[in-house]
Amino acid sequence: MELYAEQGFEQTTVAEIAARAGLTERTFFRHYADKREVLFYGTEMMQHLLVEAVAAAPASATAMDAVGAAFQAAGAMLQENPERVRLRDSIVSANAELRERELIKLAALAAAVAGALRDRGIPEPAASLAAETGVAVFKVAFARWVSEACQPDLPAILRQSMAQLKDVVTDRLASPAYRS
Amino acid sequence: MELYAEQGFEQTTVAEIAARAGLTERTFFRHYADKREVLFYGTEMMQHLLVEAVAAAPASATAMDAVGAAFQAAGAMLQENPERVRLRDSIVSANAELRERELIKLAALAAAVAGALRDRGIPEPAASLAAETGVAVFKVAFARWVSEACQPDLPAILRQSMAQLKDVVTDRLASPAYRS
DNA sequence: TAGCCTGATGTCAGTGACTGTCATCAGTGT
DNA sequence: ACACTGATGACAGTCACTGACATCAGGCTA
Repeated sequence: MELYAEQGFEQTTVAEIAARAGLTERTFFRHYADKREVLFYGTEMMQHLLVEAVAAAPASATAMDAVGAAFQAAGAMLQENPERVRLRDSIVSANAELRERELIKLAALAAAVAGALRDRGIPEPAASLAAETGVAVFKVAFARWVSEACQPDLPAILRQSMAQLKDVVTDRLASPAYRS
Repeated sequence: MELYAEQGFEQTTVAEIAARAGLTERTFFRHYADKREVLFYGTEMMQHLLVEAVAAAPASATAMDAVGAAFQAAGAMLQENPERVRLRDSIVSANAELRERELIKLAALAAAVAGALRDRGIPEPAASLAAETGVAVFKVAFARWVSEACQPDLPAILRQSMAQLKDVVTDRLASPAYRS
């Protein structure tokens, strides 16, 4: 991350990373599938967190309730290190290949959440719809959080975004009140 | 596409593609940014289609109405060549790099749709939420369409999925009726 | 018609990500 | 001591992708 932040992702060679870590290039590739993967180390944990949060939601919760609670938990986790998360985001956002990787990780999260919903008895089209929609809301909320200097809590923005989604979907015309 | 379908994406070298086309490897890269881009030639057209459909929606339409209409139009376009679309999808789905590229193309579509919504006067958080949600629904609907041998029209599945999304989001508990 | 310009292509050399293979070596248990 | 295992180094090789320069066909102008 140091090297990526200093000179950019493309400008950094694996040889440099390996040298900085006191290792061989070959060893780097034994630890990470490719040059990008270094930046996505935490994804597994995030996935576990989401799946467990969906499973832990009260039985009375609807699919979207469970999804909302799960992403709240994920948001709270990210909120713990705002600076680190923002630095990482600035690196990822600056490079197309990294953005691609980020998107497929998010898709994997959505698939995992959909699976967790199915385990709660939510039938299939609904489970995937809820999971994918949850990710969509998360993406928008995260972007706002980052662009607004993390002032409101990420969980707070997530709650707000979830409510806005409900309004947008239920034909209530989006009003200027939704700004910010 | 022939070569990718025959021997797989990874197993196909750019040299082979160039040879089959009677060109040089160098020339290939003058036409396509990279090896994957060949499979995403139609994305620009799709983007125009979506943007124009959003713009063409009646003034009375809500954000989600406009988004729904746009993806209906896109779905209708894909429905014209189901075999070709399915072949392409089987190639893309079989390879992680290609799936990544597909996802970033979808993200670009979402961004374009959000812009079109903003042009309609939809304020920002709502515009992005509607656009991203539209893409989410499209992804789920498309997956179902492909897995179900394209039996129901893609536009029909899209309509149905849109309605299901509404139910899922508005706290109506997803019932087994949503199966299929 | 000769000369010129432009755009597309070929040629070639080079970089860097990633892989397969084998040797080495430290630590661990017997 | 000795075998075994897992992690690492060393090295050669493939392939995607790039930059630089030469070539060449077609069209325009003097």
